[in-house]
Amino acid sequence: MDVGERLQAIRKLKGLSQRELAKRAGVTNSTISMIEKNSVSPSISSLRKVLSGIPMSMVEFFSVELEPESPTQIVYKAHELIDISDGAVTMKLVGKSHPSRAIAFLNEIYPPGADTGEEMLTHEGEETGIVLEGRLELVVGHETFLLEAGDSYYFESSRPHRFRNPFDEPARLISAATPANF
Amino acid sequence: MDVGERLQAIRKLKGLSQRELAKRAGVTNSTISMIEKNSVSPSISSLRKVLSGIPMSMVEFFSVELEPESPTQIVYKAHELIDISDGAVTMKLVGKSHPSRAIAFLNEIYPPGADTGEEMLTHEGEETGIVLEGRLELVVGHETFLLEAGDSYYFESSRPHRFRNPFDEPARLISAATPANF
DNA sequence: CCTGAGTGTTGTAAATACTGAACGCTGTTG
DNA sequence: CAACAGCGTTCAGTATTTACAACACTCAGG
Repeated sequence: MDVGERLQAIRKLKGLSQRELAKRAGVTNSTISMIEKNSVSPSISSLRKVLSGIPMSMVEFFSVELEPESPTQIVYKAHELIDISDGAVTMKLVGKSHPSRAIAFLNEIYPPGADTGEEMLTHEGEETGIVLEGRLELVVGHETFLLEAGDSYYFESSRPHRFRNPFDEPARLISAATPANF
Repeated sequence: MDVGERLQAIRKLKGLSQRELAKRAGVTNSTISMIEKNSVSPSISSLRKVLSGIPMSMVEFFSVELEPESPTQIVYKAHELIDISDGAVTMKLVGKSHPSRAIAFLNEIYPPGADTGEEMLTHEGEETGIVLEGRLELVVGHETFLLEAGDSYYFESSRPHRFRNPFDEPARLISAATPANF
């Protein structure tokens, strides 16, 4: 990932010159020049200063999609879903070839005993889903929930969470998460 | 925004010591120490090196939510889903009470003859979904697709689109769209 | 109590990033 | 053409960050 290229692209998109951005940001134009040429790797504090002149947050800076793209597949037959299974859990992702996918939309099957692991998951974003068949145990923070067919959930992915199927029948789940981390 | 504090919080969440993380990241433990104490502002390249030992992306690092939270409903029984049906199409939304919902996650039923209308839909964002039962016709731009049970789709919502069920049996669909426009 | 392995902190020397003042270039104005 | 104002680049010196090595501390066995 090329910080210099990103900065230059964003700066030009905003119609700023190096000197103009430098002045707004409170750094020198040479700093901008060197960052854009990747002849230095700026410190967090100076990159933040630079971005404040745009203005733009760190998150935005690193998540901006630079180059738009190509014609992509729209409909996926069941067998075309990409399999990103993890351990016992079967997970199939819709929209594999989609550039800059914003949603991770998954068809998941938890066989009896399947578990996302004793260590709780935490990551950015939000996630939601609905159980189609079977039953599933969901732990979020200190709360434990029993999900039955037809039940759904929605929570911030930053809250520690875990999915588990302690029952005898497989559980089938359709889920969506954003941003797409896969 | 406090880089040191974030790093420390994340590192501890992952159960890593400064030395352990340093080794994985290919930096020295003193670097980690000083970053966490905010006695330095690391360069982008070195912060990225550090994060690679977790592993975690820049975007994740800067967007992680450090302090939880508010008590909001997490699990929804089937009858608790909010009904936002539009015409003949039944749509039930997961996560009604969620603050700042990023995903519109819907359980939709298209009875025979149901149609989103002759005028094509266009709006910002992306949408995806999977057909569980029945068959459905999807038009995106100038292309028409036949979706059968198990088939899924993913496209930019800015492309004109339309859903229609010209068949004899109801079609059931789970869909996700972002941003959540409901 | 001592030892060894773990933790985080700190001093110094080497490496890297930043500033300030040049430079060469282009386009505009008188 | 000359003068000017803008552009991005480069260089030398200064400021900051990093590695390496030592330090103090805690905890678990022997």
